[in-house]
Amino acid sequence: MAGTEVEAGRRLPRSFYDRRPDVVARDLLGALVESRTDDGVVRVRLVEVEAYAGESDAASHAWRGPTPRTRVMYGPPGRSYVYFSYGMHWCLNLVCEGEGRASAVLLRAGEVLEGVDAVRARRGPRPPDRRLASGPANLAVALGVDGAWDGLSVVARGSALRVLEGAPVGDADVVAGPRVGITRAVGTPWRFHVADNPCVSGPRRAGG
DNA sequence: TGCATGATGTTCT
DNA sequence: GAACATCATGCAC
Repeated sequence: MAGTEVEAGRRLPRSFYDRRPDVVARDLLGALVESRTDDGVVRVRLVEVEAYAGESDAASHAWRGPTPRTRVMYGPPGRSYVYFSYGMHWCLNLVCEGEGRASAVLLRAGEVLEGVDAVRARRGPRPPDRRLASGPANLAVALGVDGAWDGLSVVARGSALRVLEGAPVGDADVVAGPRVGITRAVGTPWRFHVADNPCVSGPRRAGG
């Protein structure tokens, strides 16, 4: 249920990210992403994510091999990969698996638990609360993340961007389905979201 | 409630 | 030069 009080757990360790991206993605549901900027602390509970496997995944930016843009994805796990989308939007990923494997998890939507004022300052007065961090570009804005945050460690002490353990989401509350906004590898069900959560962007059912 | 569309610029062919 | 891991708006129903 929305409004559940979630205690902030400890930072997720680097080993958490050193696994297959689909496993990391599913386990990130319910985790808390925290950013610190001049505007203050913003904390968001993840409710929607997508996994991208790298060179074996035709929908991944790294499908055709390393490029300057995708360099961070080939590095160690537990770092941010931030890219510029459609000439307007920034999107935030977390790098998975060991060096040489370009897998990552796209953070698509969350529920703002703390720092609503800071988020409103960035998003404006129009969106209702449930939409403040709904959609990958909106989530990035809510957290104050842009290209300058690319390659940042989320597992280092004192980082401006951290991921904290949250209340786990049980399998009964996880919906898996096709990823959003892609044209290749559309059959891979690597989008995961919390069932019946109003902050989820896009389709809310698995099959379609 | 749901779909079509314009805004806008980087990346890679 | 085409494609693109998006969003908000406007209009039809």
